[in-house]
Amino acid sequence: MLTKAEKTKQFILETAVPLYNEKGISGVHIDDVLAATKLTKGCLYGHFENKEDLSEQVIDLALKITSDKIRAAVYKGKTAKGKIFAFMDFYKNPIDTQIPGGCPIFNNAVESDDNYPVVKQKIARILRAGQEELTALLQQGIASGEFSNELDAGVFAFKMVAAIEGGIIMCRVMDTAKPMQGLIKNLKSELEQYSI
Amino acid sequence: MLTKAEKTKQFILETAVPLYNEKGISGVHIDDVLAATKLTKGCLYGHFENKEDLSEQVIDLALKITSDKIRAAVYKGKTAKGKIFAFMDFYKNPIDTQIPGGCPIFNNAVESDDNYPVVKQKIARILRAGQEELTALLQQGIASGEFSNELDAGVFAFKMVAAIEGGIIMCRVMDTAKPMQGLIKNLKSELEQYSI
DNA sequence: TTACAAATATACTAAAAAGTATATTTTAAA
DNA sequence: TTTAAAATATACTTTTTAGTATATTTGTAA
Repeated sequence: MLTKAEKTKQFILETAVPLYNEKGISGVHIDDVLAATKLTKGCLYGHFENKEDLSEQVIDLALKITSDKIRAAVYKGKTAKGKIFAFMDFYKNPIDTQIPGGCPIFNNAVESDDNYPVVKQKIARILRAGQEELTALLQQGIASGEFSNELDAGVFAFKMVAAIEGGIIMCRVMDTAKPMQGLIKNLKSELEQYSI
Repeated sequence: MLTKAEKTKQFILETAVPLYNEKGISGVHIDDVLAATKLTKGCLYGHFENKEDLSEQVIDLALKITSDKIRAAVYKGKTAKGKIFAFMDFYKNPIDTQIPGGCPIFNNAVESDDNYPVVKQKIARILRAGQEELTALLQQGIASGEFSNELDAGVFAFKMVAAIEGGIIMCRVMDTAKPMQGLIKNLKSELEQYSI
């Protein structure tokens, strides 16, 4: 069982996740977190050394939540194609995202690349791992005869993630989920072309 | 001829453009701009009402610089396909971007969508206009017989921009331009499939 | 139930960031 | 050249944000 302190710390982190995802590291202030949690400074600083410590743990949690959900979604697919389609479908709704504020991977990518090297490396690791897993999945599909070997697994994995994540950002700014539907449909039919 | 004040103001804006593009609105402080320009507060506040005023004008300039360069690049293409290829080639190097720090359209998209409604609407307008122009260009290509009418112009325009911009962000975080080359080559060959 | 340690709240200080009043310098028209 | 207005610099104040010292409350093992 969790102690009171562990519960409080977890509560702070979970409450701060959407704040950070919407406002970014530079945009979130300790007072924002205090207001959202209705806790006080003494309490917060009892659980975190300083803002940097808090930020890092909040981002770690946001990334973990996202990774876990993607993995769970993909896992439901039976075949390679099913899993890739499940991955795409995970991003169907770019307006109401799993964590409010869009995809934390890309949000943090944009903010961190010139400013927060530690966060940048976390994101780089996640993106590289994601690319490897998706590429391997597509290659398994080729090996098992599901896809033609004309399919360039690495290129498709990159294109798919880039297009979906870029699409989320565009849809969010333009306040419409419509283009995302067209994009996913198109990416699926692109992959269908390589189906045997 | 520009007056001294006009030159100074322009100098401040131009110096601040890369700062804002790298650090974001929330990440840039007035002192950063003063340090970069070697000017003083009295001078800066003689040209801008406050930080919000400065930020807005800096972002306007960054967006204008980017739009102008894209337009100039696309203009050089002779045919519809040539123009679209020129658009893609414009984004060849995601590490050393035209303005240091990546693409200001997407950087500002990510930061503004939950926090800066005025900036968000500026970006929305630019993205919508861009989509309309690219779609129209592809449709002209269809009308003129350059492309098959199997090509869904709107979907391809969205997919292309989303993939390229998403790809820039991924490449920047992963510190490699490689995947971008593969992506652009792939998008070109995708369009080639519709070439007659 | 008590007492003591852990958790949290209160009330502060310190630092950073924004903004301003005024002095000084520079520009350019007379 | 002179001089008045414009531009810029200096030296401040204010506000915001981060962080801390200490008091109070709460949970739990004895």
